[in-house]
Amino acid sequence: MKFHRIPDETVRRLPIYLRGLLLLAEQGREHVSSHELADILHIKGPQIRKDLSYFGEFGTPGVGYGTKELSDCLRDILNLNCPHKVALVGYGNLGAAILRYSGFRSYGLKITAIFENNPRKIGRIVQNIRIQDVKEISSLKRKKIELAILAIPAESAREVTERLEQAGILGILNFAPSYCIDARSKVKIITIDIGMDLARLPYYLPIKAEIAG
Amino acid sequence: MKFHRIPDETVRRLPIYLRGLLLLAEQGREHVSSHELADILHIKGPQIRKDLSYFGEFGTPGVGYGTKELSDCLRDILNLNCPHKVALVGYGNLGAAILRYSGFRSYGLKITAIFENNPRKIGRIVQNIRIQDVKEISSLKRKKIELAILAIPAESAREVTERLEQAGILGILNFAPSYCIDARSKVKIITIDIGMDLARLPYYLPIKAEIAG
DNA sequence: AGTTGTGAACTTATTCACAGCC
DNA sequence: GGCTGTGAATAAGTTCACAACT
Repeated sequence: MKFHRIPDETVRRLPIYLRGLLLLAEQGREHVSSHELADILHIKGPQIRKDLSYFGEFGTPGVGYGTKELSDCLRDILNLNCPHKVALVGYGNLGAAILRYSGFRSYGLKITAIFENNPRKIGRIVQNIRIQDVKEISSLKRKKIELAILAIPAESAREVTERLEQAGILGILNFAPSYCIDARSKVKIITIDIGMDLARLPYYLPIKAEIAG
Repeated sequence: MKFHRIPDETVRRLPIYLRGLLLLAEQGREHVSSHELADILHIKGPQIRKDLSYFGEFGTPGVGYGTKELSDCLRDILNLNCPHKVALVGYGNLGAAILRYSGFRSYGLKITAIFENNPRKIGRIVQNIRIQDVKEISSLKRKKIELAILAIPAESAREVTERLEQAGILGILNFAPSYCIDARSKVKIITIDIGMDLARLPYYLPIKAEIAG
């Protein structure tokens, strides 16, 4: 295993591998080949092997990968072995949906703080968490929370991001449009832009209007 | 303008350009250069020019692009000029959040049908739409609805996708894990996997556990 | 026989540099 | 002077093919 810069796309796939392996391990499977994992996840076998090869040698020729062993290694690589507290900023429809979404938990990610602008929501307690004023974001520093989910309207995204950086947040999952965020930021920001994803779907519809050349 | 296969990444960026231009047009701007648009959207200028060049020549040297003209062209290219009806499948927390999300509307996309499994929700009326049983998905064919948003648990995703295909749906925005979906499908499927995106964020935290080689 | 790990070939995407136009 | 459109150069990512291992 020589040193290589690790492609972003590889990192993007690692959690997918992890989920597949956890699923298999749950079903009692002890080993899996790259080819079988490929079938399950709709990712090609050589791709999986190459991705893993950037981090080490985890398999046994002729046998495959130990489901338990490899998922442990992936958790190490992804830094998911220690549990992470996550702050949720914005408790509108989307924020509330995210709070109730259980998909994070198996990766050791837990929302433990919520912030809102709306005075009518501040002070309410949801899932045992007291909704705080966004002005109290600076308290995250004390609480050693490093990750945040941004589920707020475009207008306030820039200001809140700056507050989060001030408060020592190091990673943000952002649901606001990406142009709202300061590009010079040191913080790792992953943006999910639901509107943009839906807006490009009609492009692929078979009957398409021709565009004048 | 020679013929080129259009990169997927280019198509992914088109809606971003469109949004930027609509924003500028709203502010009364008549023209914009690729460089200025680049600054706003955090996408490089030459990238924007090349992306657009796959579809035609939309700008004026020395002047830039007409905000109104180019946004019209992009709407044509993306097939967003005629309004599209969208079916929402799954009215849980996420489904409800998506229904209330207004970001689609400016692109002519409107949710006009909702389907659910849960008998307690079927029959309820939300935003003037009557929630129907998923068994009635076949009715979409009559209604000429071609797009769907899938906001349901992993377990039922495969079955529902098959139903949607039967009903003539041609594009799906999918919030279930991608392995749940039949890879051989003819339908264009764009998957948003919130859990996986959050799970890769800790990888980028500066203090990382070393992995044994 | 079956499978991994990986260099090399290939494909896809981005960036540069500049001719040509306003 | 300022800007677009684009071929050529570069970079990034994927796939292949196969030696090495169990």
